[in-house]
Amino acid sequence: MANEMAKAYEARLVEDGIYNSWLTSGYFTPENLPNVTDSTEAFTVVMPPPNVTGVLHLGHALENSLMDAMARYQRLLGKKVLLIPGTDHAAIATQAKVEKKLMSEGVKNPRQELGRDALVEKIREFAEGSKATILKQVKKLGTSADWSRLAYTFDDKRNVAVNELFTRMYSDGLIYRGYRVVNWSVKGQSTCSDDEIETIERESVLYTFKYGKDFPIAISTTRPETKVGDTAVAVHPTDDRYKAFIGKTFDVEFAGAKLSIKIIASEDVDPSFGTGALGVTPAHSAIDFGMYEVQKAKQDPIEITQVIGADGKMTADAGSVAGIGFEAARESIVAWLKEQSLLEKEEKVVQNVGTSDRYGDVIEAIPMTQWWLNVNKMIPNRGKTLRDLMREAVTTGLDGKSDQKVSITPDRFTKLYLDRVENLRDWCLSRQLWWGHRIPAWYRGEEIVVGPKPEGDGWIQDEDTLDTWFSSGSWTFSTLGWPEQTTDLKNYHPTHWIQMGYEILYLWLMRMILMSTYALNQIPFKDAYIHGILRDKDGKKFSKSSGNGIDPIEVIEEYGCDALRISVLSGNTPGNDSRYYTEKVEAARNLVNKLWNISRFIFTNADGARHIESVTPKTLADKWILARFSETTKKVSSLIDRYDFSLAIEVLRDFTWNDFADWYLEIAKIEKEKDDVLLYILERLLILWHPFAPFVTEEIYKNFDSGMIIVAKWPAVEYELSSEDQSAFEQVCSTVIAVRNYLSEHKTLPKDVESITMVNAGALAEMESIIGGLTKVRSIRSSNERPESITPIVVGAAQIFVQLPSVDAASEKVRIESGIAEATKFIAAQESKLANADFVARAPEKVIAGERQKLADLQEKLAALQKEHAALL
RNA sequence: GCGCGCAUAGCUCAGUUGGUUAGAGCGUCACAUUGACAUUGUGAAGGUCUGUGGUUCGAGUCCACAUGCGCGCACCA
Repeated sequence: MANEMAKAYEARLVEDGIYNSWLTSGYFTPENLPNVTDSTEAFTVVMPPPNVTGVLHLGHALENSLMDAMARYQRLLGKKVLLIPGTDHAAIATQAKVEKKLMSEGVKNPRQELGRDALVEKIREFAEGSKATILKQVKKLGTSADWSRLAYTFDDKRNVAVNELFTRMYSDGLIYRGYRVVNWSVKGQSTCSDDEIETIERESVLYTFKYGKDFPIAISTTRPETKVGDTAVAVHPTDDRYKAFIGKTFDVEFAGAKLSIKIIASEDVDPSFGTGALGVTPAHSAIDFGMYEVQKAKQDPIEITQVIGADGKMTADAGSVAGIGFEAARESIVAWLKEQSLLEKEEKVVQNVGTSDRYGDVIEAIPMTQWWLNVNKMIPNRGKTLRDLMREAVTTGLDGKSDQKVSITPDRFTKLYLDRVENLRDWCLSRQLWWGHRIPAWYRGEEIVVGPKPEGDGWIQDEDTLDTWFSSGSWTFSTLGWPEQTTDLKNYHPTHWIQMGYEILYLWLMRMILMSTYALNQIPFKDAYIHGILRDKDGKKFSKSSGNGIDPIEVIEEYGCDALRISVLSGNTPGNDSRYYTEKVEAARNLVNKLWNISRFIFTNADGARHIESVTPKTLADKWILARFSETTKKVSSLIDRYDFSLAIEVLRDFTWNDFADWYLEIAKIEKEKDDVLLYILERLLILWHPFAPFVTEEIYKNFDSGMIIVAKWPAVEYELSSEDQSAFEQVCSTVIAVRNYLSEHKTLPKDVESITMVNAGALAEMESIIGGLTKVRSIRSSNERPESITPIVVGAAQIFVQLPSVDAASEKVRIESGIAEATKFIAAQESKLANADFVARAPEKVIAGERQKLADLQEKLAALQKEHAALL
């Protein structure tokens, strides 16, 4: 068995086989886990469903590493772990992607040329292809997801949930149909929500002009073409320049359009900006539309005139520019203003404009009748609004219940979330797209019915589909069978933990909280871990356009999945971006291989592996390593408990490579008969590594014949080290290091050393053979008599005499003197610290005692060095 | 404009509640090596923790201000 282990770990030869063995075991399904009962604590994680717009990238490798590490850790703790896998139909993103693809293949206008059914079919084909690839990739990443519960945001079950949710919200009066200004993408021919807009900076011209020669007030705008739709001018109510005009209406012919402009007062107008007067275009600005509604409420209405159409062209009401594109219209209007000498000023400004994050074009504000979700309306029988629910969920907990509180890591995102909640506007739900859940609304003449198709003839379903986040918002419970009252829902919801990138905090996290608190009166998850973006080595985002994309599957093929997982998790802290480096993956691969070779060595020596239930330490080194292992177990547990994956890996690496391999395994070669201790630690160390390196640990674990590591038991903390033993072992280590250092300084190989004599060795005396073995010096003894004419190394109270073939007395003097100088410096620092009366009076006893001990040790060392110095002279 | 984050070794980053002479990985330099591992071992060099003030017995850590970089939200008049 032992000699079957290859010299190096070759991930690609074993990973697929291991994943299949997990699938066969059934352990990804929580009900199949050994020893679970109804009362076993559950731990649920939903996978943020990857979009079926394409294949997985490195960011997904980070996501899967995070959530799978968490799931595997919880499983090892004995919990009933459910990780729900799935994919997202990503309505607008996928349709945009397929349309683009079709257009590149020569289909000029896919919607027109193919029609609804054929286009949807094309998108479905594409989506199914991506989905299959994605699911394969998720498996390659080692994700321990329950495939029997695989979900898709656009499958039949999720459609039932979406329709039910929409219908309930409608009958609760939260969803309404309303005529309002929407965000419109001309290119996508659809609305989008406030969250789907990306603002970009661009240069623009701010024009200041008057509507007509007799018009008393000048206004400024960057969008002259919309001014044919102006119906008012707003001024600040206290502005003395314009006060007198408030309430008056001026009729003016502006570029062929007959405008009726009412002067209104609004607190929102900044008197110091431009002319202090604002041309109000209710149809093409959300702010102006707000003024329109305020005026309506005040019973002092202003008109609304739509001058830009959904096709991006000026409407028939646009006067002389009717029918032309808005960009041409702008030029035309500016030319007209110049001709009429109405233009007073032109200045270059930098402005931020919103663009569609999927189609890339500038978003137009256009008034339309759409479906909206009202966040400010009282929910019947709840006495709260959706906004209230979203706020409660992260502050007091729902209805003040602390077990219904979402906590966000890192905490700073809570504040961002809350700011957004307070500024939330009604959510536009309807999209003029074809790929997505069709809105469950039915029309017959004036009648509207929401829900399943009504009885009778002549009902026509709404053409529009739902914002994709409507379905992903219900992900935590739609995947568990809602709206049916399933046992899954009872057992696994609220889910326990979720991870996501900060870029979808508003889009997804917020909506999951909204949906779950509304539909179930439960939070969707208890803990949300927010991670940053994985960037390339130069700190740039991975993207197709920059051509810096890296296929995680290729990395896995070359370095192994475990190496990839470790490399993306180490150095990654909550909420912060991190960089991906090939060197980092190599280092992780080396680490994985180290684990492999440690095992190979132990198995070879122990003649195979066996489970060791408990072990009694025989030597100081045994006591030390067992205690170090216990300490490591404790640390790793608490680090994962607080989502510090990076540090957990560092602690594990440090123990594995430094303590276990470099010290203890080397000692084991000297002390011998350590099979039990080695096997005891190795088996458990593999378990600690399993969440991060599932494949290699499972592969090595096979040797133990203890079943599969995926369902092993997280190690208990069993050993401690007395402080005497601790310092004794530390002294051994410092002695070894000091000797190695000494040899290195004297450019001498250990084999050329005659002997080492330790004088005043104390506890070191018993460790002779270890010190000799670790320094590889062939002869070592402790003695009360110091050898003649050798200057020793001083380690604590002990003097170590290393017999070299030849020694340069002058350099020995320099060595001792620099030692004295260093000790003197630190003693001075210690003394001045302890001489500070305030320090002694106010610092805690423990700190002061520590400082005193430090000083005593230094003084001891200095005395010894000075003695040697005197002897030299 | 409002808000947030980051600034620590050549590079990439750690650094729980303020308490040893500030750490790791990679890289660099020197040395070693036929017994688990060159995907290795040993040793070393390398930092006034962005700056200035403050709080404190004590600050990389807390506070204020400044500088640089990144991001979010508004304002799209």
